Amino acid sequence: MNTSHTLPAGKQNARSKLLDAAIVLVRQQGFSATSVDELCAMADVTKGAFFHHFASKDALGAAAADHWTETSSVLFMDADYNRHEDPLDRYLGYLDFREEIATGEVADFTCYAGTSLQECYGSSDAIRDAAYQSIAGHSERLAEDLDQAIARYGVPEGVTGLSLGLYTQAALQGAFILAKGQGNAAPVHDAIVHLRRYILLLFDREGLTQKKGCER
Amino acid sequence: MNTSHTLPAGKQNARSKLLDAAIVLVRQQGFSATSVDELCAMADVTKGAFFHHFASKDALGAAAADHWTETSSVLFMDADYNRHEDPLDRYLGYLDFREEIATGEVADFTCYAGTSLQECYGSSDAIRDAAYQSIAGHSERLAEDLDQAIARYGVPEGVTGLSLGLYTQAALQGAFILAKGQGNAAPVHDAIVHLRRYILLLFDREGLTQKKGCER
DNA sequence: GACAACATACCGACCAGTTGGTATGTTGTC
DNA sequence: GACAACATACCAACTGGTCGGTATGTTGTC
Repeated sequence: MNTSHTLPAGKQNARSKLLDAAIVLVRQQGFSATSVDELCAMADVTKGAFFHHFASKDALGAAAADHWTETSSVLFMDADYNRHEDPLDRYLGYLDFREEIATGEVADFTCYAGTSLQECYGSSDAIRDAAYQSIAGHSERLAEDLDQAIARYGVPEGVTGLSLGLYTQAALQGAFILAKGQGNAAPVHDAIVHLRRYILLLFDREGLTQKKGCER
Repeated sequence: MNTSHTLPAGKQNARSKLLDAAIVLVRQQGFSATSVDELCAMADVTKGAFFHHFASKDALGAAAADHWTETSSVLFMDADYNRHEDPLDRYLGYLDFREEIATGEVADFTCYAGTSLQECYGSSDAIRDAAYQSIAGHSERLAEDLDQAIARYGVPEGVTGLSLGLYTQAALQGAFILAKGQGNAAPVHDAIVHLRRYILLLFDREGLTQKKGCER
């Protein structure tokens, strides 16, 4: 990673402005439908600057996936739910948090990684790998809490933290697609209700009807 | 050229060849990345034929979503699992069937509707509506079995057949995205294992460790 | 001969990427 | 600390090719 060079430190440089623009535009329009000119216009940089920082449009798409990984990593790392002592509470708090941030415009709460992975998996290895790594890495951090919860409370044979983490991401990514069809976040909230209920049933917790679950 | 002597409804005309080509190419490359020329080449028709049958590329995308709805509707309607007397068995059979057909190349088992909905929701109302209707309609038919199962066996407060049907589709659509990242169908199989376990727990059936569940 | 179902030829807009350049650091040497 | 040598960051103009779409011609069928 060569992100931190010699920047004036006060202003945002062309590279990071382009990455931010990519996150916004690709979530709105998709990767192919977003032109380099459009990206430059939103970032307020020239085309020359674009190709100075990125070898190709694909290279920007992959770099933006890494950028997405970093920013969302910070977002979730700093969130309050991590302060729960109980690992199961941390997972349930994660679901609550995801529900909270799923508001407003669809393009503002959907996932850059999921969108570009869906669209570019066949045409760009770099984008596919970076986007999948974003989702897989996120699942792995979820899996840590889930494995601790499994160790503490037990769970039916064959259930692993990583499998549950990936399944959680799958349900959320699919809910984002439904949200795009409906034009609102309702499918995301519905999916999280089901995910929460699944986890509570799996861990044999009967907080079934309450929304927050596990308040101890 | 080919068998265009017999147009009257019996042979494959340009329109349906283009629809078939769209299903294949859009699943491989996405909608924007697939050009009209490419579609015509695969369908072995000319550009004039394309714009004779479709007012625009978007119109083809929407028509292909309807075409997808029809073909997949037939696929699932004719499948054996519908012959189960028990509605819960029909749902579980549906999951088994989805697992069975998730093999081979990723582009061959993923969903045209989910792919184009994810990509085109912001740029084409016609594609968005047709693609969402494809998924929502499929969920509604699932919901019929689930509502019957709920009526027969009961389920925790607030759980509806439609909500479960949509959640099932969300989990599958998300699993398709993960499959595109991994390059194989493993995430689809994993997601179905979790879906099956959720349903069995929800309906208080302890067929937890068996794969098929509910064999009666 | 009317009409649907194509085919051919072509258009202007837009596309990703290139070019040749400037302005502003940074670094090593004396 | 002066200065050459080099590196980085960015710019405006341009290019060759591709895009979705159109205008018009041809052909088989009723």
